[in-house]
Amino acid sequence: MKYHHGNLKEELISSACKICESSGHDHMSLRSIAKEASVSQTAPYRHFKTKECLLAEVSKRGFEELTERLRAVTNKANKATAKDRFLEMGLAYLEFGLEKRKTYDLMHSSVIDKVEFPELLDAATGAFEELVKILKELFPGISEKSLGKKCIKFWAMMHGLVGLLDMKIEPEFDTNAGLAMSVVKDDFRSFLDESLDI
Amino acid sequence: MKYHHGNLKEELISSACKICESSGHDHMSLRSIAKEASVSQTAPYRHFKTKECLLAEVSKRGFEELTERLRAVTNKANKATAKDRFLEMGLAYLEFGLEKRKTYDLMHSSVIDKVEFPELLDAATGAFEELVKILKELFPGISEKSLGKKCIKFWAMMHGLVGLLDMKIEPEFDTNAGLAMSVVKDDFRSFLDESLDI
DNA sequence: TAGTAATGTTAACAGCGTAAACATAGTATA
DNA sequence: TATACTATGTTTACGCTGTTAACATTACTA
Repeated sequence: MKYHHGNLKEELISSACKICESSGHDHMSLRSIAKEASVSQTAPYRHFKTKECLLAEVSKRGFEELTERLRAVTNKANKATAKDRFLEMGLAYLEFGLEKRKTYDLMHSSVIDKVEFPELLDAATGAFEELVKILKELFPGISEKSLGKKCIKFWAMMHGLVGLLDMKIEPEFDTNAGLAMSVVKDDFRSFLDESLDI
Repeated sequence: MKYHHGNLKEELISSACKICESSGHDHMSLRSIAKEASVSQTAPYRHFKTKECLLAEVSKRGFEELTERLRAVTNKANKATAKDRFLEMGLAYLEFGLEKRKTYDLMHSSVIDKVEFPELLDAATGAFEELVKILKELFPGISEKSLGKKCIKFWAMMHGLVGLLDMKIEPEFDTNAGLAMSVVKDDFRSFLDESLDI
């Protein structure tokens, strides 16, 4: 058993990512993470000033993974039309949000004060920019103002859907109407197509 | 100093609402709330089985206030066109989300397992139904399926905007383009008008 | 090789949610 | 009215938490 771990910071972060996704960030303790790395309970303090700093790192990785997934769609430029890629990007966003629901929660939660972690904002902006890219392709020569509106519209819709699809709020439509959510879930692609005046 | 408080449950809830909105639900302790009510630190346990139960109550009140605000718009039937009321409802939703940001966070956070608090889902559904009402007015005779889609589209957009407007993510548009968020903020009404194919 | 910085440990603190045992007050029943 | 019961409060205690301070070990650098 050597005194120095050698790669503790990295291991703490990846442990934190795992625990965050499995149990939720509010059920994650520094001590349990330290224990998982077979290290004393205060060892993390050599690498993170506070617990919040570790959570910020987890959140950042979340945004980075989201960015990667979106970029993978952007990069298919030769294989699909701009519109197809646009729809796919919507799907990719939604999939990330629902697959990594708890991490997604952390990324958008107020436990981390984003003002104190500018690198977090950078990471989030990175994801946003993939979206900007594809909309620019779809609308060559579009004014910056219109582009901005379309971006926000798209992102707000995606972010909102992640929340709603998870919440399972079912309004009382007529009994024979089926559920609003399932309408969307069944064919998200066409829903998205109809929803945005692309 | 009398032994029995008389109205403790209600006072605990309203204290919790205040603390939640000022400090955020994650910085709210049962003990501090008890202290604020000049009562022993375990007294709340006579009224709430766990802390989560108290938080659920706070969340429920949030949904109820949101519902009231939306209903206030719905009820203006004589004074404004359906479309005007629709736009106002969007504004009302957004205002609530931004004014009561921390409470809004709790309402959509995963710390409360909504499956265990069906009355919370009911409260949320109440708000949703105000939205359904106004869309039904706007589209008399619309199919339930189309109505469902429009509802979700509207709500997702609103929910997403609350998150985005608060996050202040600013993509790198051309330098002379101004900021995407301010574009929306400056004239939210026309943004909403353009965004939803009403 | 000596000194210093980086990275680990141990011990201790106050604050937290919660449970158990007990105290008091209000209410229903005989 | 006296008595039992229930609701609602307190005290004490437990284990867990984030965090700090003091100390130990290793790695790096002059």
